[in-house]
Amino acid sequence: MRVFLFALQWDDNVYRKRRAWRLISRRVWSMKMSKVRTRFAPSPTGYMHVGNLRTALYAYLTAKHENGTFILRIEDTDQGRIVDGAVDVIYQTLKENGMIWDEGPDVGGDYGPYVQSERMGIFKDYALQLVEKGEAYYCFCTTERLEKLHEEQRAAGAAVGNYDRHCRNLDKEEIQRRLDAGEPYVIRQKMPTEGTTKFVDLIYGEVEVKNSELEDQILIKSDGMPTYNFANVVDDHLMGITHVVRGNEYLSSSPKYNLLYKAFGWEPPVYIHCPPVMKDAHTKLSKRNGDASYQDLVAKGYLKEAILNYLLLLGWSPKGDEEYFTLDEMIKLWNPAWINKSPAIFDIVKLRAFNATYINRMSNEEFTKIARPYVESVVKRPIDMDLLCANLKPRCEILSDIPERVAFIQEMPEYSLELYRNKKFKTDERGALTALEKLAPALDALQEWNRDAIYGACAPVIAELGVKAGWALYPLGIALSGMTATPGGGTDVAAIIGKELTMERLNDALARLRAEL
RNA sequence: GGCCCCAUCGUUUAGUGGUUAGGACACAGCCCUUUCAAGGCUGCAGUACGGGUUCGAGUCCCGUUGGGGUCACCA
Repeated sequence: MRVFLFALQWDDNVYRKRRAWRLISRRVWSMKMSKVRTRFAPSPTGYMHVGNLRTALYAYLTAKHENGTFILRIEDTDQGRIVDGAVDVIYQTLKENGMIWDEGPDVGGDYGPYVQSERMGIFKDYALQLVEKGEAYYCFCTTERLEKLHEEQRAAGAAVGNYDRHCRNLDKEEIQRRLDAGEPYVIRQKMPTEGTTKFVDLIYGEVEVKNSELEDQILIKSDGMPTYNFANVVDDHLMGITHVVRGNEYLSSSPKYNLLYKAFGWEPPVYIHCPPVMKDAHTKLSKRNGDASYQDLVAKGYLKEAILNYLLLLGWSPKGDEEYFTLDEMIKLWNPAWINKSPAIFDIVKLRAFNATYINRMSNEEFTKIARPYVESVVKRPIDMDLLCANLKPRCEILSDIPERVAFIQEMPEYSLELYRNKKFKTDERGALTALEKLAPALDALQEWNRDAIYGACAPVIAELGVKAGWALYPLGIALSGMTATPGGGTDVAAIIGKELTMERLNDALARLRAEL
């Protein structure tokens, strides 16, 4: 009953809209009230795609919203792509984002092993079971014959790749004879040839294909190893996965998966296919195209919380207008039925905005802690780090913005006197000269050197000149930084860089103005 | 090419037959102000197209167009 209730809560309205509600609820009913178990099954390639991370998040949330179990399974059977330390990247990424798995290679569990390469021995027996049930068969066709077949198909303009089911009805004696003779073989699934197969996806609803479209797919390769599709189904079943969360590139092969479950007599999982994360309208986001991975984004100064939060909303949306969530809030709110159907373009500009907000919401202390290394990478002088960081916080969107914003502290940049011209304050080089000439002695006389004291020293000068504060303080900022955008106003900059450097730069600026005007 | 899937502002999304089509980011402007920001307010901007069904369609149906995915002894 509980399961049924959460199904309603998840989907309620969506059911009707998709016209699949009956099927889904029947499916959920027949889950026998089992605890929700989801898995994230990445291959260890050495980095984490943002799309992968999002899939992991969705799988994690789907389990945790129901107090279920989140499982990590490493799919390391991709021959070419094994990278040292790659598994650690997966562990690290998941961990630092708080997505703690309940079962996995390192923590174990009752359904191990959780590394696919260690499971290779178990699949053939399952395939043989299918052969015995008449759901699969031995195929002795050679690669040469298949190639020839494909060539003929090409020549005839037909669909290439469809196996002609040559070995589908070999008689028992012949099979035994060829097996005994040690002929190499594969095991193929016996697909239905007529009718249709449908399955229900939680996101896409009912998906139906004609069985005539389905090939007698290979389950066990001639080296005795399972194909990915077969291993996946068996693993998911053996591990008790109730909800399969994966990319929608699997959508069109899901009927085949379902037929496999059916052939075994197993209960299929709830399918949750997620739309792809795109780089632009035409291409998927991928490391191969040089697109940023999660690691790259972190290295560029994006906060992991901001990345995760942004990813949550890329293809999923909650009911209200709130966009900022902690992981715990995500878990409470999560409803997989609210995942979108259409592809979403990864927008770095919006991520930057999220990042800026996350930075802005930090305490000054927290921010100073993470910003300090970026500051110190370019600034080697003694400065008021706390004041600098307090001013930097609302002014930087990503951490890697910091060096260019503070580089002027270490070394005055080349700058044009035109910077002193400002429409808003109705000032120019001459005005700047006037202001700075008055400001310099006032500052020089100052004993105490902090933001308030500095402003206190400037205020009488401003009053005396009868101008707006900015008229005098804007030029001060330019004189001290050579830039129009600085971490704080003129008095902030002075306080940050200290009296000695302030006076030095002020005098340099005065000398230059006098010389060039 | 066959098959599957998708389609609301530039981007991300809300929308479950009756809404002035809402939010966020971006952009523009204004306010505040000790530069630049941050913050506050306002504005700009969208239902791909064509047919139906209906008193009424962003919402349902069909088609067109556009896009994505998939068709291996890869995973």
